Amino acid sequence: MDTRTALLDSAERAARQRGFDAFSYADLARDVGIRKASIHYHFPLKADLAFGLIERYAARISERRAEIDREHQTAAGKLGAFLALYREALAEGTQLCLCVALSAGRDSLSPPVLEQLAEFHEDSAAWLEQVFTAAREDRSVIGLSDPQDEADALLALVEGAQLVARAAKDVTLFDRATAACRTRLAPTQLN
Amino acid sequence: MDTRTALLDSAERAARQRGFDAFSYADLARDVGIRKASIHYHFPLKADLAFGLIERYAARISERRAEIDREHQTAAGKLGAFLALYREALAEGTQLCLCVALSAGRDSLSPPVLEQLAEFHEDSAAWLEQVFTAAREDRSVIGLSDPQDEADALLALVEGAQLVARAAKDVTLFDRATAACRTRLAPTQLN
DNA sequence: GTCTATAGACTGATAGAC
DNA sequence: GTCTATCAGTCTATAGAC
Repeated sequence: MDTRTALLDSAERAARQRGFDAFSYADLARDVGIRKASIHYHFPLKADLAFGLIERYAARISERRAEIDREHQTAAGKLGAFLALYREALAEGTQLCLCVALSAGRDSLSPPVLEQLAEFHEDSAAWLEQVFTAAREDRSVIGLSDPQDEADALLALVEGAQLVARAAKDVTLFDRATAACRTRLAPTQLN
Repeated sequence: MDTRTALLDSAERAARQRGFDAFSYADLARDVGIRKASIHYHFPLKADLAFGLIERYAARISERRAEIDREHQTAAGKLGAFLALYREALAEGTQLCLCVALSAGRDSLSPPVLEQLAEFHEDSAAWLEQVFTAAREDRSVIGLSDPQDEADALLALVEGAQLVARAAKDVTLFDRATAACRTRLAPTQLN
């Protein structure tokens, strides 16, 4: 595999497990099997690494959302898949999604990275709002309120659920925290 | 004021704004107006400082919950006050509550601190579960599902809402994320 | 592209005077 | 209790050989 990709993979794992500031080039070097000075060839500054991380992540998730749109017709189906995406990112309760991980330690991030992070967040919220708006039509979600409020609430819920589940090292906390939400989705559209 | 208290105040502010690992004894010393070596007299290890922080915080919040129980009779009133507590902790979108802040960087915390943090979280969940159970009787909250699920969901929601609101430096995101939740509370009991 | 070697800054923590 | 002085360890980042 490409060294750059190996570095991104290792850095993403570390950032999601322990935080972006909690791993060093020394950790990365050990993990990938090169010397730490060599990392600077691929990512001169650690800020470049952060940017590479969020850039790749945003592209990946954007693709996943398109996939969900293709595979699910109803709003309930899409929301179920969205929840599954965040649940899946938790692994066995050891990792946050990159977005939550970077948001948590945002004080040390460079402006371009913060910008990308904000943009990613807005994209997620906009997509969800659109899904909730569609839910008004297809009636696949019960108890609907304002689509924008619903979108912000669901995003906060999954991010918070990841946080508490990892804190307790217990994935089932994520499931309990999202249980009431899932019962609002029309049962035939859960997958 | 007591030096120890001044140190705890400064450390709490820093931890909630930037994370526990993102401030140093040097920062604290500058802020409080003593030399950094002197801090070690009050908190020999930084782990001792973390413990002092969470200990004081747990006691404070426990007292606040008792206050809420005294001042509000209905479940809806208590939940509204609970939401206000987390909203208030956000300040102007610059600070997380200490619980979220420490949870986010939990990898560097000592076992005793992790234990206290877990205990605090369980206490919060237990209190909420009790309130949601009471809501079944007084019917002040609409659309109730399982009390434990509701408790876990609300805790995840407020923690996630804090995270996204601070990330965007926009307190109103917290309000939007919790709007749908607030409409479930009987309107006469909002305060 | 990867290496050795090193710079320069900062970290938490300690010893010992006052 | 607070100070000065210092330690050993870490961090990101750079210079320059191969």
